Amino acid sequence: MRGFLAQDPSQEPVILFRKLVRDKFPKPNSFTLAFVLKCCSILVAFKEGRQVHKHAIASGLVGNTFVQTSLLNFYTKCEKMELGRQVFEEITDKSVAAWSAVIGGCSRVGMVNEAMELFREMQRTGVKPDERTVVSVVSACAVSGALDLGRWLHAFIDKKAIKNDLRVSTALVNMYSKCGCIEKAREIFETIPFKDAKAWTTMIMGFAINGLSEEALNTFGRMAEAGVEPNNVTFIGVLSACAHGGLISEGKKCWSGMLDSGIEPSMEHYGSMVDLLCRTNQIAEAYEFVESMPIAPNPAIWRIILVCCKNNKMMDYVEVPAKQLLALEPLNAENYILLSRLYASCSKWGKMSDVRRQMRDRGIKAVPGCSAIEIEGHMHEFVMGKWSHPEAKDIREVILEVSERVHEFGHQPWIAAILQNVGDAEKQEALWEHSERLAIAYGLLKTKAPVVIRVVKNLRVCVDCHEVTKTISRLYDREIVVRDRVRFHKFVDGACSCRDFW
DNA sequence: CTAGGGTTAG
Repeated sequence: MRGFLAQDPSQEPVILFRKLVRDKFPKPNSFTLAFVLKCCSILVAFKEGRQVHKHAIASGLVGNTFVQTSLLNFYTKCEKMELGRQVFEEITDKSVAAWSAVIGGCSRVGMVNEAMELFREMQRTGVKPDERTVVSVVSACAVSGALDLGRWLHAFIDKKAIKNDLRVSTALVNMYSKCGCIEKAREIFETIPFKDAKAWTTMIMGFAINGLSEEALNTFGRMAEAGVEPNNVTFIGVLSACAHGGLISEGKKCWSGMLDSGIEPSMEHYGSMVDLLCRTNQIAEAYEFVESMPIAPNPAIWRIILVCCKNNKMMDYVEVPAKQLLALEPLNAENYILLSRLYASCSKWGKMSDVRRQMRDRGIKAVPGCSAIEIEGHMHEFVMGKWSHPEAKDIREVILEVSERVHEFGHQPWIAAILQNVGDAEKQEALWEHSERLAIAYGLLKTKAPVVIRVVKNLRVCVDCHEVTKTISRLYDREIVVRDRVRFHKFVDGACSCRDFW
């Protein structure tokens, strides 16, 4: 089993374990279980791992510390946090590995407050974090965009003399990039003496999501000069940098370079390429590219095509993608909303109401927009239209004041962004309940200039929020950084770093 | 003789 684990991921250890159990001889010991559980976590084989857990209970091996940590890691890799926590609570003498595993689990599913709390509790109980622990907790900050916590951890690493090895540095580069501090990310990156493919890729990704496409390409060039082989993920970074920057010929060059180096394009690569063609409005070529793909396009690719049709108010390439999309994902609200807006943009009102009716009949509810802001080391979440925050009353007052000033300034609300069947006044009000505005209002309430207001959002920003945020940055003389699902927007003095291209 | 936790993804 150990031999198979040292090679590419495979089912073999699980198959061997089954045979061992069937033969009833020899009896598996804690080493055996650790190996087979490792295999289950790599494969995310939930059912198989559960069987092993049962076996561990029956054989009494469940009390072994290695078996426990292996089980814990297995559940967190399957994103079964409740089951993982159960195993964790049962461990009497929690090792640094156990703490790291549970913190890493929280981090992967974006539970940053929980990850931080566990990190503090770990130290309270006298267990010293090591490199692997801090990588997990720094990564939690990256996922959620918690810059202050990330900075605190960076200082902690320096102070506690935790070895700033390649992986710790890479995690810090990633954290600063994902928090919009690209210069800090670059600074740390440059101090890494021997950069591996992951470090290079992380830096390239960082430049890409921060809108520095040329820097991403430069870094890719330096990586080649350094003789580090790019991998499939590197190309996702480079291609998405080209897409965000509208760098069409560079993107095509990267694509053929990738094929030359023998990397087989995955769905993500095709997606980036379609994105690149669509952002530069080459819809015909994009559609042709999709038709030539050797694998069946996934919903994300069809959505890119349809967004492009919507932006160009064009019906020529809608039929097949629309049909495919609803066939592949009949329960995803995002698809119905996109199609409805697309038909509206082309004034196909009949088709628009068809889609809306379909959505209603199937009882599909839209995923609400959700934005978070970090205040005093805690992430505060805001959901569109929800006023459940303890300080909701104060936030509402800020919103009222801001909306008045923004409208006085001459802002025309983009009510086309609202689909509901309500009057224009209600539509305007609904816009002011968009989650990022609640988060920004909370930032205005709790912080003062020159503190940057940093917001992380689960969806993309809408046109109206983008305009309003530009205006707020000027009227209130505040720098506002919004990380949306795909990239950063840095608003300073009435303008955005994306130059209105996102 | 062999075992547990780590970073990148449209």
